Amino acid sequence: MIIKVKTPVFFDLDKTLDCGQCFRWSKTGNSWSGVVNGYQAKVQQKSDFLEIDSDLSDELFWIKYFDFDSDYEKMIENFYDFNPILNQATFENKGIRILNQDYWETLCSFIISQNNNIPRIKGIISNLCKNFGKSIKEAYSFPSCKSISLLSIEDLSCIKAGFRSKYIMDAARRISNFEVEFMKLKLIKTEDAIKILQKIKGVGPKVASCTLLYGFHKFDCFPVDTWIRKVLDKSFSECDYKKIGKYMGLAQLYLFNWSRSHPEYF
DNA sequence: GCCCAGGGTGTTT
DNA sequence: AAACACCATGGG
Repeated sequence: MIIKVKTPVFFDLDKTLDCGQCFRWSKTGNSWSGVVNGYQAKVQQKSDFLEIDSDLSDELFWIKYFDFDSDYEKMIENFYDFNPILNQATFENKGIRILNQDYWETLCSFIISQNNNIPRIKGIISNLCKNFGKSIKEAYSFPSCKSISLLSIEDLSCIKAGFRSKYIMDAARRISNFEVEFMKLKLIKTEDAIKILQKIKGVGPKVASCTLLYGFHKFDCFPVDTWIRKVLDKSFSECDYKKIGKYMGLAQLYLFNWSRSHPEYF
């Protein structure tokens, strides 16, 4: 079933799906294919709307998924005056929306992301879905936390995640037995949520922050990875980024993409 | 062959 | 608390 969803003024589908926040979308021709909440979807950006071909045909779901209801102009209003680099990063990347992705998929994805590169992260996640997800038409769903928790580490060797496999298992087990109260994280302060997530082996401040920012929509997280580290070292005084305010996570995503697209600066 | 990738853990100073 | 080796794997 094909539906049309009206898009906000500043929205760039290409940037949104290729900015490092998600790993299961791929572009062929003009359209993006992916799997969201167990449903296949093909999405194309038109003049002022998205054309979405999916069995998941609830318009409100997609408005939420692409975060079209949030007021990005208000969130970024102080980005332009903060710092010349953030100014440029915002100007070039303001078409990005922070998606509302599945909590568990986001946590797993960013556990896999550690000390890894984006093409390989996508490959490992693809292996995980092919081997342990449910078959849906020509694709596979993301395996549930429960189903992973019932596996052994040897079972996961086929996904080629290396040393990260034991971290995925630890996350699945601690969440399944409620040692980590995953669903509560949405309701509590970011600072506390980061501490709880770090009870999982292989989850440190960066993976926890990415999970909360890209999964739980906590915009006051500011994950510091190798790319952001370079930006901070060159263009910010230490911890200055905290003054950006409660939407600093959005600034972080702009800066991350700016640093990747401007190697000449470093 | 080497270096690095959206880091984190465990051990040693 | 700061520095360091180590972790698996594959792309550049």
